[in-house]
Amino acid sequence: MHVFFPSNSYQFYLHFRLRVGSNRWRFLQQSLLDLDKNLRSINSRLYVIRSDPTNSFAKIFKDWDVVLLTFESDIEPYSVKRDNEVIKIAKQYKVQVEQEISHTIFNPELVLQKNGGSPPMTYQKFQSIVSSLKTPSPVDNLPKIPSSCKPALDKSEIKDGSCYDVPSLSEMSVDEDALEPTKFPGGETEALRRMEMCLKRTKWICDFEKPNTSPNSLEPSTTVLSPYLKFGCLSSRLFYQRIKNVYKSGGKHSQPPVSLEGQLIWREFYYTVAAATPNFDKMEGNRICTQIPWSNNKKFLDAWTNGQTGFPFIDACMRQLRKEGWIHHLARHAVACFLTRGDLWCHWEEGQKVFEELLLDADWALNAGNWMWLSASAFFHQYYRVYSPIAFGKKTDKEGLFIKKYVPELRNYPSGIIYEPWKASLENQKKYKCIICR
DNA sequence: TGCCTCGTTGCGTAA
DNA sequence: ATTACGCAACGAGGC
Repeated sequence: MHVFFPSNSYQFYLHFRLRVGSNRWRFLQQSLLDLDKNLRSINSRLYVIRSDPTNSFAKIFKDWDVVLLTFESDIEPYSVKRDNEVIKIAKQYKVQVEQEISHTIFNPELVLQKNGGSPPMTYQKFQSIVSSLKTPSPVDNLPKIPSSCKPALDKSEIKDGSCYDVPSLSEMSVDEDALEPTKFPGGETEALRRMEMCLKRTKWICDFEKPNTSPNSLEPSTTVLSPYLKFGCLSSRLFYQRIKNVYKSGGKHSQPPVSLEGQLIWREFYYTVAAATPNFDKMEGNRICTQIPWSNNKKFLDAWTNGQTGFPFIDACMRQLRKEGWIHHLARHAVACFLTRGDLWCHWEEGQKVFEELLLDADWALNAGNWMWLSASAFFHQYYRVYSPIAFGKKTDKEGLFIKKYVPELRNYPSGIIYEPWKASLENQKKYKCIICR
């Protein structure tokens, strides 16, 4: 029997909540339901084991007569430790183990090797390394499992009486009623639908330049495929190949780092550096991270976390994040700069924790890497280039419609002053039905 | 994968 | 009528 544990993508342990907000639990649950549905269409199903890996594997190997265990390699220290423990158990039970690289386009270890053992620390350098590598193709669709190998699908067929169904949200202690309606449903089906929708817009794909997309449009100005890449609903290799195909048909197109292809390369870049850098998600003990005496101001951190800083653009971004689980990449830049080097001088690790909880696409390597970038701790060092919490949003939303949507108490403020409402006279503040306190 | 200032330009308006 | 002025839009360069 062949047991498939998608390790990187579907870590689900009831007792081990990590920093996962309700939105992401829901996204995961929807993704699992969709995976189960798709597996059933090829005569299989998903078995969700409600325990932690180190305790459950010994029992599974024995009870299920497992001979082969395959799983996707991961670089996150938590996962590496877990996988090594499972491999040890597999050896005890004489189960053959195969690890595959499939979460990233390139194998981080191979890139490191090509660069003489150390990670390329700039995007350009990284690009030149991977340009000499063969681009792995995505896997073909899985064939139907022959009926002779069909696993037990229904409860009645499962001998030990255990429940292997995808848990409901309430079983995962998620209060569904407290959540907003699903804006980005989890699962491969939705991922592919969304990708196809984006790929149809040939000109948009070819002209894509990340710095020219809007952080504060009312509907996302980018693909929002990141949550699907993170959870393995969408293969980075498939998306990469499909973008390249659009380039072939569309002629002239933008280039990395700003192009759409370039966005996927950024992901590869962070994965590779993260794989080779101990304590990548911390300042201390992290050899690439500038050591900065951040202050420990709980009041500032709480205000930022809850979208209560008093800067409407910053608060709108943070409230969108909490509500919907996604904000634009440049909005992440603005709020991260604001929390750290720009204004509040709070530790980037605190921001990292908040993003980890709230983002549907929270990804260990990308989250840490980008927080170091934005706090000017690594990769980027021009600390005096600061995003203005007032001017930055104005460039793409002069009217302040984004602010009115997510900070509705300011909806009566005129566009000329909505980015800095404290400039309104007290008389006008009363007229606009929102008094600004200091 | 900035912001700010300043200089230039072009347009509308009013004396 | 011609001209002076204000202002917005834009781009370059310094920080």
